[in-house]
Amino acid sequence: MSADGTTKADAAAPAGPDSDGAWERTGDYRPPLSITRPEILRDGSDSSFRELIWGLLVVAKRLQKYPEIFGRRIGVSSAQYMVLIAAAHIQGGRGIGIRALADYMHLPAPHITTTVGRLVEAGLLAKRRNPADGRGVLISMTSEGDAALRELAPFQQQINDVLFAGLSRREFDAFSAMIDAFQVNTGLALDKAADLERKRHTPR
Amino acid sequence: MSADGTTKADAAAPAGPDSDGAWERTGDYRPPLSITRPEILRDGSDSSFRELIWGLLVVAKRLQKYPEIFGRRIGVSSAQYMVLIAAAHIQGGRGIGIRALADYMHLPAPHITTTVGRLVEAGLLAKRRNPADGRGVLISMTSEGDAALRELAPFQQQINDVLFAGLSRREFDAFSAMIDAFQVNTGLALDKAADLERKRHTPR
DNA sequence: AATAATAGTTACGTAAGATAGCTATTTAGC
DNA sequence: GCTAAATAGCTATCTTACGTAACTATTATT
Repeated sequence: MSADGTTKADAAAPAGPDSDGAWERTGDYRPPLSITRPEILRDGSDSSFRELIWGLLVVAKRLQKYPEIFGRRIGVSSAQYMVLIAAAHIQGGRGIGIRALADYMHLPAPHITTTVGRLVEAGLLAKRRNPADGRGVLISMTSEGDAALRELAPFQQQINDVLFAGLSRREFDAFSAMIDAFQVNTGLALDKAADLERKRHTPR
Repeated sequence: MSADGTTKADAAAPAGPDSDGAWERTGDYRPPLSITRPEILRDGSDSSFRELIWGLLVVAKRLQKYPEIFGRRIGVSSAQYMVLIAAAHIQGGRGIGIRALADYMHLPAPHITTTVGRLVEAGLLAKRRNPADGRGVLISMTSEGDAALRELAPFQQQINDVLFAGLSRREFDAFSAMIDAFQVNTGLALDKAADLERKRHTPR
């Protein structure tokens, strides 16, 4: 492709006056509505919905930086950190299998295999054959892994304390309840999307 | 690495009895606390906090599937879809520059360049040199891009309606307010993290 | 004993997103 | 008016996440 500018410029909205400076919206191009529920629309506009979604996406992207930050502190990648703490919390007394870890994390099993492999190499996780089932393995923390989490804790606490600064217990509970409910809805909406896609691709 | 099982198995917690089946936690390994605020802790446990974070991460990962789903419907990737609707909403009357788009989306500018390039190739966006500043370009929707969004809208509306099913206007507003506040806190916590990392790496 | 199901692994492909270094244009200083 | 600095954008490259397909080894089923 050429970088010589001036591609076809058949914009849907007519070009306004050529004032420079800030890009304030001057009511020009309007995409179609993205939602129809009357409880959400205001004066026929979905802007409050879009702003909420945008905020959620910003929060979502930021949240996914924390594992990266915490992981870097102990010398592992974001995904490795997530697997490490997931294993730490559900390993129980004898360890946890790859499949169970994968289900818990909503990630494909091959990911867990390779990521656990790297954590074992790094000495933070231990892996042994499951004595009760020769097909399976049991993943568990090593003392090195435990030491890494303990070294990380003060750093993590300072950050998490900021993350929830100014929240009363009641507000925290309300927030938790809303996220729980929203988690259900995100699942239902994904199911709906899958339904609609299936119907589209198999119309007969 | 070898897949012959039985690596070093010096787990921090002693291995429990070898009962098979479900992996219920039997109070064995306990990672350190991840937060210290008394409003959040319950009986000295951070489990409610961790559960909220886990729920948020689940929601976050799911939310990032929607752009993928909507994009697939009109034949573009997840990132391309995001750039497309961002441009649609902030292009104004004459178009928007790469840098402004990048700032709005909290993404590095080179990404926008390449992604916009593909959308221009696909005919959904138009790109022309900014007549008021020869360094810059102006990105705007094409009629094809507009048609794609209009074709997408009914599908998207059905899904988004499910996403917010059962929510009253009041609840929607409360949710929005909470996310707004939390967005601020996630930013502050990231700043805090950057501070702490800086101090660690330049202790003098 | 033969077959199916399950746990895990390996290999491969796509795509997001970050960084470094570069060119072209505009603005600021002298 | 000329030089230096700032700005807009582009290209190239790298890391990593994450998904799929195909395979082996073990256990469960009939």
